[in-house]
Amino acid sequence: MAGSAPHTPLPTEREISARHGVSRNTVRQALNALEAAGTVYRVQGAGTFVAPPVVSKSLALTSFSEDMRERDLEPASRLLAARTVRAGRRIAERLGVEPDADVVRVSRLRLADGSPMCLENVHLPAELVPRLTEEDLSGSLYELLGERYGVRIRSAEQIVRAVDLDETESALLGVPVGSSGLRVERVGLDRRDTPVEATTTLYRADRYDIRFTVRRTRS
Amino acid sequence: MAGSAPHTPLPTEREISARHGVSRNTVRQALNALEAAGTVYRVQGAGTFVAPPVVSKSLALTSFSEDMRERDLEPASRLLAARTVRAGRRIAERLGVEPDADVVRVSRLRLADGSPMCLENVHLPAELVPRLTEEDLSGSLYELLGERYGVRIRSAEQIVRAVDLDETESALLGVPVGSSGLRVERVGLDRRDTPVEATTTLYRADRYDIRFTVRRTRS
DNA sequence: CAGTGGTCTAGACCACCTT
DNA sequence: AGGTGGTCTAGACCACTGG
Repeated sequence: MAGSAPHTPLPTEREISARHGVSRNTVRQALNALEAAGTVYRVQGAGTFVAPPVVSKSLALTSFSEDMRERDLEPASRLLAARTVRAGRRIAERLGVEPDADVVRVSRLRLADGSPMCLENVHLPAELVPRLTEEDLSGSLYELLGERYGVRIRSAEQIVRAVDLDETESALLGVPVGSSGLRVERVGLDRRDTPVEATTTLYRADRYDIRFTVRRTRS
Repeated sequence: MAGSAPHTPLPTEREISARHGVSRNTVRQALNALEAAGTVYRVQGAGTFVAPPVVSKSLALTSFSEDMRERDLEPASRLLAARTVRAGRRIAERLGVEPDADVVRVSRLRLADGSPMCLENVHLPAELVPRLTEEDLSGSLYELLGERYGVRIRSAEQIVRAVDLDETESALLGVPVGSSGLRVERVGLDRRDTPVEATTTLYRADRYDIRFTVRRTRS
């Protein structure tokens, strides 16, 4: 069951394998997944054990909506702007397109339980998402991209920084001028590791944190 | 070679397997590691390909010294304080000990290329590291823990927040009062997922960022 | 030293992409 | 339809833990 006491040993891999009529390799693959999820830990020569509860799962790529629901907050969205513009040098570099290429920019204020959580600025190559600005942009952009345009984001590179919010940002987020915020720059990649989305998100420092587990890589 | 053009296909798994006289499973395991490191990507039914260069590797647990060297900065350290104190409620909770248990606290100002990068506050259960305060604390604490006490940190849970620096913090870090900083709270775990270290690190926002790759978990 | 997880082999079938 | 990566089987040996 899910609620076993921490450090309780699981049956050995050979036992699970025999009892369920699957090969040991298959058992190992399943245990690998549980280990990556932080559910169990393994000690060579000793066994596999139930892991103590953790505050943070290993970091996965999630949409704002998924992220908020995991925090037991109700996500919502207010569209600020959606139009096609020239990419410019910085966005072009992140998306791997020419600086004078057209990109669609979608700016949204995102709310959690009715009050501001972050400012989100998404850039997409225009040729990838024709007539996106005419779509309903109040919900999940990732879902819209997948269902309407067949664009599926499989991984993302992120850069996290602390910043001082300017006047406009503070006003929109409803915090005092000069407050600090968490800025996340993301480049979303498709299954071929090609950039399809460049997003900058500015979170309120007083409402948001990032939690994750890191492991030592064996040399 | 390391420098093949992005999207160049690798030989098929069966071919690598045959050519090197190893089983296909072994080849797959090696490719899994390369994929996790962001060196290659795979498309089912199509092949394995050289991945485009990335700004960010997948996040691993590193010491300050390793982290700085990866950024081409020279790490250094100034010891501010090292003494044994009562854990207190918050530290006790993070370390999983009693609130009145003894913990060793080591405060250090950490420098990169000679100027302040972050303030680091490490807490360790006192019984785990007898006479730690008498050791040389100017270098890598992780190495000292491993070699002197046999304490090896294998993974860590981290919480990242943006904060406003107070007067003391600003002064030590050499930035204007009211500047924002990046606060990383870490709990280091041993191979049995037992807490052995609680560290709070306060980074200068103007010199530090966190970069990492995230992937979508298949449901 | 017995038993555990870690690695490897040789082979099979499935799911998916491409032509 | 043919070839790719994804998953699985059944069995072997190695590296490590712990009494």
